This record gives sequence, C-alpha cells and structure tokens, in this order.
Amino acid sequence: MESTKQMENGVASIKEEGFLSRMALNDNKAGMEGLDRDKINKIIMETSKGSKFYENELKRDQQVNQRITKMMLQKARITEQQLKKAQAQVRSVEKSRDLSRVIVHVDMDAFYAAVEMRDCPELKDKPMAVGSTSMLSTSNYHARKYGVRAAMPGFIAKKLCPSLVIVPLNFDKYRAVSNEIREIFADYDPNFQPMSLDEAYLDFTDHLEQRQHWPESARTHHFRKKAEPSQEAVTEVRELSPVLFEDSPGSSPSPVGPEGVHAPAGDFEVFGTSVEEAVREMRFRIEQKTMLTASAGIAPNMMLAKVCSDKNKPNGQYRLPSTREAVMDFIQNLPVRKVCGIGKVSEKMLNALGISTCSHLGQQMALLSLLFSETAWHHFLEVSLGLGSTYIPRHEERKSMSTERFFNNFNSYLIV
DNA sequence: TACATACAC
DNA sequence: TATGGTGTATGTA
Repeated sequence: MESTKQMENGVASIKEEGFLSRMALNDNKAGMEGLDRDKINKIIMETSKGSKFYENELKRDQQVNQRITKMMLQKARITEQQLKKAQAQVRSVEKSRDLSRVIVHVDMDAFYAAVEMRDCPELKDKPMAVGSTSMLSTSNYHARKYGVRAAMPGFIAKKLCPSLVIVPLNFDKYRAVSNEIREIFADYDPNFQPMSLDEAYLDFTDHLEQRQHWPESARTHHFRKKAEPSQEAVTEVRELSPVLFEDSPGSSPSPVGPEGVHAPAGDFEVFGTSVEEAVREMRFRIEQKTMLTASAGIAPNMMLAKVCSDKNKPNGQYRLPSTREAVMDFIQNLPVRKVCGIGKVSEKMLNALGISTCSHLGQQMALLSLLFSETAWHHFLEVSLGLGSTYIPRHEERKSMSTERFFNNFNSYLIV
C-alpha cells in the first residue's frame, strides 16, 4: 500500500518534461548544478524547432511514449508469487557480493578542453568548447555554467553563450597525452582497462598489497622541475596548470593526512600507503607529467567506482568504503540516471513507474520483473544492491577498439 | 542472420 | 547552414 502511494507521488512529481525529454539539457555532469534549465531548454527547443533532427527526435520520443503506455497496461497487479520470486532472487544475488577488491575509476577533467587551455593560456578565462559549430566534444567549466556541454551542437551553444570560443579538435594531441597518462596507470595496474582516451578502470588491490612494504623512497614523487637558472624567466610551473574551477577541491591539499603525510614543502612529496594516498599520488603524477588534472573514484566494484569518480570532479577523488552498509547508504538517493548503462530512455521508463533513485529500484523489483526482460531486470537488481563487476578484463582480453588498434598500427608504421 | 534500439565516449 | 562516429550489447523478425 505504502509503495503504491509512493509510486503515485513519483509519477506526479517527475520533473515534468515528458515532452521531448530527449532534446532537453542533460545537466547530469559536473559543473552543471543549479542552472536555469527552463531557460536553457527554451533556447534549445526554439533553435531546434522545425529541423530534420527535431522531427526525428519527436518521432523517437513518441515511440518511447508508446512503449511506456504499453508498459502501463501490462502493469497488472503483482501476484504474491512474483513478489516471493523477486525476493528470493534478491537474496541469491546478495550472496554474490564481493567487497574484497579495490577498484578505481580515473577520468581526466574536461579532457580535450583542458588540453587546449593548457596550450593556449588566453582561453583559460573564457567559456570555450572543443568541436565545431555542428558538434561539441567537450566544454570547459566556464561554458558549462551557460548550459554548454558535450554532445551539443556548436550553433546552439553559441545561442546559450554568444562569447563561446570553439576550438577545433586536435586528436593527435589528445592521443599523445593519453599515452602519457596510460604509462602512469600501468604502474598501478598493468592490466588497466582504458574506456576512452581520457578514462580508465584500474584494480588497485595488488598494488596496495605491494605498497605496504614499500620504502618512502618508492612513494616519493617530485614536482615538475622548476625553471632552470639558464632558462628564461619561467614562473612557477604549477601555475601553468589550467584552473578548471574556482573552488576546485585540489589534489594536494592534505598537509597532514591520516598517516602523517609530509607537507609538500620542498620540491617533492611523500605519499602514504593507503588507497587514498595511492590514488592521490597517481593523480599528482598525472598533473606533474601533463599539467592536467584528473578525478578518481574508489569503490569495491566498477559500477560504484564510476559514480564515485564524478562525485568530487574536477580535480578531486572520493572513496566509498568497502562495507555493505556504506554501499547501501551511498546507493540510497543515487539517481538511476547516474548509473552507467541507464540512459535517457531507461530513465524515462523508470520515471513513469515512479522510480528515480536506486532505492526506488529496490522497492519495485517485483513489478520490474513483470515489465522488463530478464537481463534488464537483472541489471536493475544488481544496481539496486550496489553490485557491479569486480573483475577488470585484461588488455588483451578486451574486444579491441578499432580506432585504437588502427592508430597504434599507424604509429608503429610511421616509426619504422 | 540481419536489422533496430539503447548506451557510452 | 548546422545535431558525430564507432563500438558493444541486447532484442526481435
């Protein structure tokens, strides 16, 4: 009874934009909190109206709406048997919970935009995006305040922010930086899994075990060398690191960590042996090597680590403790849309059922078993319990990305 | 098997 | 003027 009531409330309170939700701004990204969605969406709609693209999106949205009405018709009363069956599955899947691994998700902050800002300091204080007038790949945090974000066409972004500077893509540069950060990743997990040029999953478990026996010297890392006396007046190099966000958490704030970390007084810093310290060290090395910042999430599985890496973005990290209680707590109010694999369509369908957070998901497993395929349902079930993969497939095992392979071959071909 | 849809980057 | 290109996974005819 209680759950039905909650559902009705849910339906009533869904952020009302059932109309063309696929076109609306997706502010599900760091640096986009508290924007005037209505105003932004109005501009997006007005600019898009009548275009071929708009008509197509309209059609697709209606298709999804049809799926939803169909689903609502199927939404018969849940039998006691289905409820029991769902509960049994929950218990069984719960038993598979594995909290023994330490998974890290690393993600460069506004990657392409940050590279361009690094190489052209004039861009630093300006709202800018990388891409073209027809499509943007990413935007800096300045631009995000205007609602300008990745996957938005440049001409619409220009309407939202007339002073926006659009820089064309320099893939060769991003690829070079990517190689640099991957070298660092490999020191922590030789089998790390890159998801794109700027993002990877790492299993830190083995590294942490080794690390406990490491001397300080192995945990000491130097700041990028300062100006040589012979060189022309180069100011403190750290200042060259692009400032992404005014109140950025920063990567080296902890003057005294839990393990009595050395304050970064000299030109080096000693990192501790905990996970946090190891990850902070990795981010420090990335910043020193590339002058770009990364964010990271630490959790017992990939699904959670991914969500965590977004939590203190940019230039921050977040660790979710490896206890069932901490995980369930974390999941509680997590919007389903934040979960990797749940996109705009799934979100809309779930919303129609009054489900917007992961705890709602858990409350409605019986109903969902009625309306979704076995695999989709199983995914929802795992999400609602905060479960995810704890095994990161090694490099060779991965289904190769053709572009990656192509470029690697291309490079070696050039070298020869 | 072939095609469509959803999703991610 | 104008809304990517490419890969994986899944569902269906």
